[in-house]
Amino acid sequence: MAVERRPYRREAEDKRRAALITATLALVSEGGSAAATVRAIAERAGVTPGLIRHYFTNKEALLADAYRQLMVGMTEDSAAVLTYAPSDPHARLAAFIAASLRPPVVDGEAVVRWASFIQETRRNPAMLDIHHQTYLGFRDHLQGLIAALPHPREAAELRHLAIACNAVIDGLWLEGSTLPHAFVPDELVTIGVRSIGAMLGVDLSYYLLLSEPPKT
Amino acid sequence: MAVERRPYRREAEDKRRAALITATLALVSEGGSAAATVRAIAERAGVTPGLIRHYFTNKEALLADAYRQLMVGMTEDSAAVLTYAPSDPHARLAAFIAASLRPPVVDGEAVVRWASFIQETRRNPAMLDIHHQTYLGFRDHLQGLIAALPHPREAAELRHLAIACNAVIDGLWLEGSTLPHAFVPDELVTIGVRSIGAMLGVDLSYYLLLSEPPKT
DNA sequence: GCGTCAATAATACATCCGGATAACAAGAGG
DNA sequence: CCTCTTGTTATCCGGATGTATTATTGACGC
Repeated sequence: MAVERRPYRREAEDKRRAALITATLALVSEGGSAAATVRAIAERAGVTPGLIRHYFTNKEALLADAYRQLMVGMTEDSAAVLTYAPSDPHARLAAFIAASLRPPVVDGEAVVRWASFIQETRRNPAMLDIHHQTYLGFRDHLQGLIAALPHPREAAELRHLAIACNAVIDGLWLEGSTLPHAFVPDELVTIGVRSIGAMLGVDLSYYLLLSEPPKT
Repeated sequence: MAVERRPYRREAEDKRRAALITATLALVSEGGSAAATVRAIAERAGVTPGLIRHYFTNKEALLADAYRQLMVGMTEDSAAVLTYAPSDPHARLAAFIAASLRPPVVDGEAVVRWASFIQETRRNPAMLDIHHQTYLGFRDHLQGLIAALPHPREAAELRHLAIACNAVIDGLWLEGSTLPHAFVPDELVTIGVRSIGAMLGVDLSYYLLLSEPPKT
């Protein structure tokens, strides 16, 4: 009596790897790092557990790839708002800040994903490297927006301002994501734009309104 | 043939619970939440695994107690400097900011502990409550320091300023803890004091020097 | 159509996990 | 010195975990 074997389709390597990474991130979002077991990932991706070790040397390598994709995607999402933002540098900065402090960037699942992987950066140098690269990527982006303002600044001051503005965004993102009910809608956007404006010596509130997409 | 049984001493409940919590936090610091198994915790605390369920209803309860102790301790570390800080409100605020952006508050292991527990706050309401309480505790502390400045502010503005200053501290703490080599010593303190000063409309740099403990 | 080989499934394994229960003994009270 | 409470250890359980190995089968080249 022949055992009945689960039917399957052969897929391109890219598709399979992407599906496994997507499944990993989804499980981490829902249940933290503990939920991302090889069996759960495989089930979510619609394959059997053994396949994971066919595409990744081990689970750690899968997690590293997932982390990179997560962080690169987050930076791309932040940069996306600038595509259609006004050309005025004040408005562009305000739009960038606002986008970083609203859903979908501010999100409870996002902070769980982020926290899950941050744990790994201490013992895994590759993970720390991903963290470092993506952090600098975001901060450099912000620094570029600050440098575009009509206000001459020295390089050292620019660096300090970028670190500080990045910290404001990170801190507000963190608080809004972990305590969604502690703030009224767009309260963090108001605080973020106002605070960063004060640090830079400009009032961005007007430009925030300017950069808002028209309400339907 | 009698089985040889491990010798032991009876301890007070407080001691045992404290030892188990300490062991839990140490293991989480070193290896993330995955390292804090009941067996590892017991071994670190010098007892056998079964004892954990004698003092805590389950592992989850132990983790909750450990989380509360961790967060309360971090706030106390920041507030401890106020005991011997000058009476000038500017100096007190500067000292509080500086203490929050220096070791032992800024620490790679601390951020691993923090990230490990944050994961739990989404599915465990008790953990979310601890997070909420300790977050508000720290923020209220900061708000009190801001309110003590000789500058009249309305309640709503005070709240916004406290949220913003807290975000600066959180963000810089995060960056300094995860990327210790990305900043020169005390760079984060300088940035934090300068940024928060700008947000509050005061120059705290002078008061930071004033509040510094004498170098040996 | 038909081999052929790699993609995929299936199974096995050693280890670890959190929790339950029962046996034991340490130390206080008499 | 004895007894009793209970803190503590020892043992067991069902299940989950990451990984290694083997068997099968889908799809492509000819």
